[in-house]
Amino acid sequence: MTDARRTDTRAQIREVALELFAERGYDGTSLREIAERLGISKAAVYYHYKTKEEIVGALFDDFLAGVDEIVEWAHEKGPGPETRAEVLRRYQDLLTGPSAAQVARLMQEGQSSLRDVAAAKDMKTRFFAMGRAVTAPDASAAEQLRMRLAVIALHLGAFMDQESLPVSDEERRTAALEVALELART
Amino acid sequence: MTDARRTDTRAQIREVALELFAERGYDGTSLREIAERLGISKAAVYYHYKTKEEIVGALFDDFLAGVDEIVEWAHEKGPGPETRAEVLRRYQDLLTGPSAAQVARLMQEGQSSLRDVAAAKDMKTRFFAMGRAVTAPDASAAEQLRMRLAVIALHLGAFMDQESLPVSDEERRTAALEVALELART
DNA sequence: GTCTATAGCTTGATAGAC
DNA sequence: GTCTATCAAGCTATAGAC
Repeated sequence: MTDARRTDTRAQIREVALELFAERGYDGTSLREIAERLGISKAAVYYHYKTKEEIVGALFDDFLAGVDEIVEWAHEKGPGPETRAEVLRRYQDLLTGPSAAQVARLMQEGQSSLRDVAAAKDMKTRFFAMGRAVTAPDASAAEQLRMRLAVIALHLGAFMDQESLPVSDEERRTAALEVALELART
Repeated sequence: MTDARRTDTRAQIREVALELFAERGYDGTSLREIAERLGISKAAVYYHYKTKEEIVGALFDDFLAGVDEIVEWAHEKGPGPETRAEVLRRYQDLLTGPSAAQVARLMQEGQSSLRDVAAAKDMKTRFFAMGRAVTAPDASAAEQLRMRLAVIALHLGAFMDQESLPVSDEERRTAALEVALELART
């Protein structure tokens, strides 16, 4: 196959953009930086994506579809502790995907800089839906908060850095799931 | 007292800046917006604060001092579940201060946009210190993660919006402390 | 202490050649 | 598909009048 080296620019743009967005934030990353790191010009980037927002939108899309699957499953199963536990396990699987951890990082700390990015609003909606699907309609504030924290626990397990929690990636993920499941028990 | 209306510009700048930073992020807020909302010029803002970073630094200072007090107390007491619980109670008290919740919001989602703001690094250091002070040196990853999540729980209790958790402010704070203390128990 | 004016730079995005 | 050149708009920050 002559196209072993076939990594088209479009994909490379997404790759580099995600890396920079996760690291320096959406606002903190310019198209110039993305282009520079790829050794192409800004205009070349604009050939592949009409706007900066379209890039981040593309980044969210796969992840969004994954969350949707989980929410759908949860809806069929109905609320309860077992549903919560299984949702969290599946969500951690989703986070284990190649670039999902970086997407999670971008989401987690980007509520302000992504405030007028349409895809980010969609994401927020999905997480609401996930919360509602796994807790009873009359759930207490503490119950709802626990589920939300469980999700954050998994996020931290996925992207927290060595400095903040000096253990192996594997160990960190395991601990995150453990704590998340504790939170989902009640 | 003729100076009942004495709220000097410097303080007003801090007030408005915090409001906007918390709402739209640090990068997402320009000095023009701050000046405009105060009915003064950008140059007037620069008279009071040399740089934008100095403003956010001033915002962090009071809060930082509050955290320092807590860390110092925790250090004297030594690690353990009771220390963790009391630290969290004191931290929530700190968060109940007039503008502390907004500072917390700014910190929470600003790791990327504040990446080269010196005061933010100081803050991160303090939170590390707090974690180390309340958990044993050989604490498991899960234990460390629980303490970190407990702090986040209090943050969410302080600034989460009505839409995300539709209960009263009082109820939300109470629930947050409840969950935080659960996390600190083990 | 606040203003106007402006320097100097970066940004997101476009036009048009190759 | 990528380039150079350019745009208008926005930014932080400064100079100097009042």
